Amino acid sequence: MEKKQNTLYVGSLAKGLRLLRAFDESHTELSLVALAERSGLDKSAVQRLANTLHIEGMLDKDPVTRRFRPSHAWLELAYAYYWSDQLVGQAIPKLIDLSQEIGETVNLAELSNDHIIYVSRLPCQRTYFAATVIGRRLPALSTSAGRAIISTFSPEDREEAIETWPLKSFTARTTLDRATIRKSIDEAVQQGHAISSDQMILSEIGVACPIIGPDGRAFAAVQCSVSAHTWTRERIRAEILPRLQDTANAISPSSQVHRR
Amino acid sequence: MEKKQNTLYVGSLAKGLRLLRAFDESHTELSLVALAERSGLDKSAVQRLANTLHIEGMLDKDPVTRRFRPSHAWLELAYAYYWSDQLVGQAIPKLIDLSQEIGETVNLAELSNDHIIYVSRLPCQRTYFAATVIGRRLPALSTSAGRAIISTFSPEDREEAIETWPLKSFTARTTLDRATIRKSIDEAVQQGHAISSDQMILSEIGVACPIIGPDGRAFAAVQCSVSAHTWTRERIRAEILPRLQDTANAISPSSQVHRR
DNA sequence: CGAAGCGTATCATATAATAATACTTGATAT
DNA sequence: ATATCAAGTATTATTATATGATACGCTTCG
Repeated sequence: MEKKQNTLYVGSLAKGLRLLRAFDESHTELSLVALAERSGLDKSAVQRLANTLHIEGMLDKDPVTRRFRPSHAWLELAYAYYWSDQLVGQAIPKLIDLSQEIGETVNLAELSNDHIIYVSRLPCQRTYFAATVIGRRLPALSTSAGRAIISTFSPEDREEAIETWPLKSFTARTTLDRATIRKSIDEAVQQGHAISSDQMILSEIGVACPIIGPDGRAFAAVQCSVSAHTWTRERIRAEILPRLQDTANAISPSSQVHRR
Repeated sequence: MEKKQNTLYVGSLAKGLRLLRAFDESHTELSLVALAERSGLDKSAVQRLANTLHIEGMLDKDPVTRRFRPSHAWLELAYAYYWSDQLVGQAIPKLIDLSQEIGETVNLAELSNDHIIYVSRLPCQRTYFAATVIGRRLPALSTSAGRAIISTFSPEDREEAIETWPLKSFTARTTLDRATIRKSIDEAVQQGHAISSDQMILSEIGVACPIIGPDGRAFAAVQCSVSAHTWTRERIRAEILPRLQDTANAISPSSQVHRR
């Protein structure tokens, strides 16, 4: 077994967690050997660990296919998370109001290292499934929310983010050129909000305003996704942006103290 | 150490999970000793396990207070869960439509042993925070969704649920009398839907229609929560129920095959 | 019918987790 | 200032505990 830190690092626990993380959008049900492959552990280890997770209610096991699946406990963890995140409690009522006002999908995104993660989503019309699911993690540089957040950084941090944070192609038009992204973020610095198109899915436009912390630096953003078929950037700026901005400001009066 | 099952049960992993479960709505941030108390483990064990969880990104650690908190990884688990639950994918677009039509809060609840768990929530106006958070687990007998689900059971199973499933008081008016609950469920059997008032919070009315599986038994329900200040049961039946029912039916054509 | 793939069970071995103890730090009170 | 206490951190000897190789049995498929 690879030794990580010593003596205060419990390898078995870490291995169990790897099993949990083996599940994702394209691996929703895993057999014993599939788990072994995806986690890099041998069959015996997986047998014991998966069994433990099953007994403890963290994995459901299909009695006929013998395959494992995430259990409801995974949602209970999310429940606990929500109570621990002050920002969500602050934001939710305001996001609901916003979503009602503009009648479009509204999201709350938080910075998670060099990615953003959608923490709260209020879908207002049919979108693709992934856009309705909380917990989605995307490269910050490729999202309007991420760019809005980065735009509040000091010039040095901004530059570092632009140069080093990861990129990944999602659509044929996902921007992979860092110079183009820099331009987009520079605009966000000027205007206080970020707009992006076709990054995660085609014909989708995202607008985001940063939620600014007491130190002037954002760690979250309010974001709105609309269809390019019914909206232009001009109309978004005219009709959505003012309210989006108000909402973001209302969530982040610099008087409030946030952690994280 | 308490011995549970042997040889294919990894105790350290189970203990680590207990640490995760120590967090809930009223314990959002825990110090080392607080974790020890809540998990029943000794300080040394908690030290090692919590550290491992921290290193693996499952717990955030406040650098100044040294307290642990759920990390974003908890939301990523929820994300994986959603992809694994076929029902959610089926239901979401229909729930969005429903919520737009009736302009009230719509929920998807699944049966989880003798509880129900809110899997998907579309809040439409300000409600108390807990009502907007997914993953909330409530005694099935005390919720309209639970009662709607139980109403699809065979008479024997129904009776067993009514007699043995747990109850807990949430408001001064939470029904703790099983005879009253039986009456409510009997009505649901007749009418195909369940209505309840003041169970989780005062002045709240819940309506739910079961999502019926191919075997005629429900394992989930579409639920709608409204304020008793603006709605009466009659108006709910007239204006909300038909659409709620349609939605539940649309999600559960007996031709479809669901698991879980 | 045989082979392959997968889940399950068993077991000797030493690794890796344990729990007791002691040290460090920071806050509160005297 | 100094003492006291509680909480976090580090260390260590001990042995329980997790390990992974092996073998068995059940389906599935050609």
